[in-house]
Amino acid sequence: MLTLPFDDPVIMDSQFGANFPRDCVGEMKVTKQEPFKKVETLSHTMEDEDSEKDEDEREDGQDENGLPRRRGPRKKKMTKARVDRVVMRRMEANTRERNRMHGLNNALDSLRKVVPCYSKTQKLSKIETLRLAKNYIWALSEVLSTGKRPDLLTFVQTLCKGLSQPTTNLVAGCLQLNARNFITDQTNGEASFSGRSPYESVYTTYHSPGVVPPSGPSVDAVKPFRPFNYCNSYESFYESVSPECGSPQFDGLLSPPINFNGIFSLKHEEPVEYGKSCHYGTRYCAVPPRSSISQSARGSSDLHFPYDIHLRGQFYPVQDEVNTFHN
DNA sequence: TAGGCCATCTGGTCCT
DNA sequence: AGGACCAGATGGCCTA
Repeated sequence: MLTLPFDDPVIMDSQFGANFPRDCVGEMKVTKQEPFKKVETLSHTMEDEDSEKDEDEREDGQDENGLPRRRGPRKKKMTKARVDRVVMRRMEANTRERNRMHGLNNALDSLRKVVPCYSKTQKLSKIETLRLAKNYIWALSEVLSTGKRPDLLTFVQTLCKGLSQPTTNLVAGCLQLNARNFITDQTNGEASFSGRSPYESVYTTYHSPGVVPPSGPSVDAVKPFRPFNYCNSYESFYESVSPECGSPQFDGLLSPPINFNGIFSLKHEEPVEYGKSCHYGTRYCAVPPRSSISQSARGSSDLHFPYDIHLRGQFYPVQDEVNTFHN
């Protein structure tokens, strides 16, 4: 790449050899605001060359910079038509590069809409989108490989690994956790937790099967959290009615009303149409068919799939609930 | 004002 | 030869 100073033709020549357009040395430092100015300068430079003595006609064995002329194929004469062609190709290449980057950005926008935290107003940066997507894939893979539902805290912690503090706050907010409970460990970039989560404070008797509850200060050691109100959080954050508010009030040992479907339902835009996008289903191809899941769930109380897992067109009821709400 | 993020231009490299 | 891809450079915009 061009990391060397352009105004040092000796270095540039030794580094880039015959491939580097020596005619352009001194004209290469252009700003974004003057692309066409540069093109004009290039044209003039080359036109001037045409009118001057051609390089091939030099008799002193040196080029225009006083350096020994290179061996190898001699440069073609830069005619006006040739210059115009070079300029045109450069402009076309710029257009292609712009379109390519736009395509890349569109793909990133698509990715932003399927990761757990999406907001039109507070868009994730490119790097944060990629990091969150990686963590999300990792978290879902863990769910599938273990067949167990992690507690929300673990899930969020996995999502927030390596993310910046603002993004961590955003993700935590999207997942209805109190962001103040997350302290980013600057040494390893992982979000650590201190204090009780609202999740835990409300559902103290709930433990994910096989998952050790997050360790933290004892119940007596901390001030009790204000009862976590999922609906209020949702409505204040998204200024719309929570899909959970229409449900009967949670009153006991059932699974918490927060399920990971909420991740998808907490978006400004319409949810992804999973049924139409079969490529999402392929992510779960390792999951046994629904019938076998039901059988194993009957035999083992460990296996719960509250997530919006679908198998190539097959939906689980909880996804239907979300779709019903959005429809 | 510094730093982060982004869009764009650009030349080099690889591949068809 | 030409297109795709990549990475460096640069300047604009925004925010803390």
